[in-house]
Amino acid sequence: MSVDPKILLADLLKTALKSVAPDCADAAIVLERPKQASHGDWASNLALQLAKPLHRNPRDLAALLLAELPPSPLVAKAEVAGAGFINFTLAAGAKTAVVGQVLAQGANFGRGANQGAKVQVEFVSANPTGPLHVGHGRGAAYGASLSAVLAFAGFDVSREYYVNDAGRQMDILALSTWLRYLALASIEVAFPPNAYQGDYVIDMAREIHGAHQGRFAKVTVEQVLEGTPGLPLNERKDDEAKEQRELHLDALIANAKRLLGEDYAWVLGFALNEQLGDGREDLQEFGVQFDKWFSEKSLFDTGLVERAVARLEERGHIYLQDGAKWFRSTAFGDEKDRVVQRENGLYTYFASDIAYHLNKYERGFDRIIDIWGADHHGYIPRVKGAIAALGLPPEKLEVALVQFAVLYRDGQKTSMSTRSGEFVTLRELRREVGNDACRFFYVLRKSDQHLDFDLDLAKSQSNENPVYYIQYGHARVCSVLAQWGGSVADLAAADAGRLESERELALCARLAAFPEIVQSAAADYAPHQIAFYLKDLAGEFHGWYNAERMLVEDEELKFARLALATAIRQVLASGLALLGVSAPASM
RNA sequence: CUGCCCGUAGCUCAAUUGGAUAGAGCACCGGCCUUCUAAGCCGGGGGUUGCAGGUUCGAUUCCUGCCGGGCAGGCCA
Repeated sequence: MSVDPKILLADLLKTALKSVAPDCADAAIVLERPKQASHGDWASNLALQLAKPLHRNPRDLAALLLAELPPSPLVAKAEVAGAGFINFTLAAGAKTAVVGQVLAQGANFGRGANQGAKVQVEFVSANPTGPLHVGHGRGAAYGASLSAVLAFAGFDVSREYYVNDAGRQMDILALSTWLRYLALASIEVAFPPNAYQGDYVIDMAREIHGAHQGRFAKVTVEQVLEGTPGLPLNERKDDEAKEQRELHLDALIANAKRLLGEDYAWVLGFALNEQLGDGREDLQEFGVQFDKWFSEKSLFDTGLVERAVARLEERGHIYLQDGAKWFRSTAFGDEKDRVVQRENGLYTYFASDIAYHLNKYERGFDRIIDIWGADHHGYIPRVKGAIAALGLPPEKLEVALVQFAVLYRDGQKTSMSTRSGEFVTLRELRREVGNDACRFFYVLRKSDQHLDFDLDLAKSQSNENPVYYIQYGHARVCSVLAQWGGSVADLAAADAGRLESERELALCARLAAFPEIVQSAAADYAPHQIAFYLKDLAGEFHGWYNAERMLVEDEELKFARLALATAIRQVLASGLALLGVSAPASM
């Protein structure tokens, strides 16, 4: 088993530090991989950090440290550079050892030691009121990749989807479906503009009309519209008109419940199952899986919502005003207090969310990660406030915000709205771009950055698409190995010491960095770091591939190069797997 | 109006969390296929990191103020 050079160097520096400045012996020793090759394999800014407290010139201090540095066979060179950096160049053998490690560990190379911490990642959690659109797609890709990275880094990860199966949106979906059904039965009621317009609602209505129409009692247009305030003209966009449309919708829902009786729950359940099933299938095809689908409705059924509010009440954080129950979130840093139970007795969405988070804490996770759309950022203080008010540690909850993905078609923004039905669905995007490119594109930038998704570029047989660049590297290694015809298992015996060129040593250093990248991506919740790493690794591989032949006469050298190529293939495959992208053997 | 996020090459984005000469891809220009896949490689041009100050050995990164863009401010979810 070889020594981790980073740990070794830190030890050497510590020893030197003890003798140069015993008072500062406990200073943190930071080692980083320099961007520039001429700066060696590892660099420390220790002298720069200590220059001030010790009142010494940083370069002199670095020279002193260097003089006291114990020798090591793994270090080929150590020198003072720049303002006072200490740069280390490793012996070639210390660099090439990674090849053997990768081959020995296979898919486990880069896997972090078990951290012994349970982490829950909740993501997507879209209302099951229609197909997933491209915005959900980004949350799905990010959440899935982040979960994979965390799991690989050594956490015990639980992936969860919160199903909003309670509340008004579900009623609107049920109503929309029923109205479409009535239209098929020649009962023509004007379809409200604020109901769900999408064709998928008509599809559900068709299915009901074809298979279940016998079960409903006959109704008339007058009965459906009874007591509704009527609809304002479509042109009117003022608040009053909007308000009236909502009232109209609520009246229709009330009528639907009355006229359908027990069948209302059946229609709602039918629509919910259809949409949830559709979303589940969509995500499955996208390579996104969940360990648990958590029902919002269950929070009410088990009385947890009441219990959560009662607990806040007991702790003195609830007051009554205008007939409603308010949570005093201003006492916890929110900008205003929030209603948890309305004047009409119904709990708000916020109330069930408090209950949901109480439940998360009761399940004993060490860390809870919520992935939300960036438009929810104002929601964070009240949720954290509620957690604190419940007497729970709010720092266990971390919210990762995902900015919206903006689609561009013909250089124009494409507008999205579930209700108007004009959105581009995730399924449509996947079909046009392909799952691999889709997953990769989504995580190619930091989650909190806006994502411009150029449809035309992504759709245009995508030579520009970086995912192919990485996959191509993987396929190339497969191709060479196939032509060689030998057994990969035999490569474990290769003498990696035969790798001597600058490109080969750089590739070894790149491979050795993979475990660090995994840890960094996990710590920062930034799977894009994996994507960028893979681009760099693939780039260096392609350069090497074009510069050198692997299948050379010299058997020993051939084995060494094939071993390196196989190690590269392994890390490319491992990294792509974390991103949910396939690693094809041929392209 | 208030709060949060963002501003880096023509375009889309990185930059090891305060490090050394700010890097990639696309686009543009010039080379490389009778030898392991040209979805590739090699070379070239391109920057006052929005502006102005401040903090220090050192700032794209931290602080302040402007300018510009996005989002949020429901007894909706």
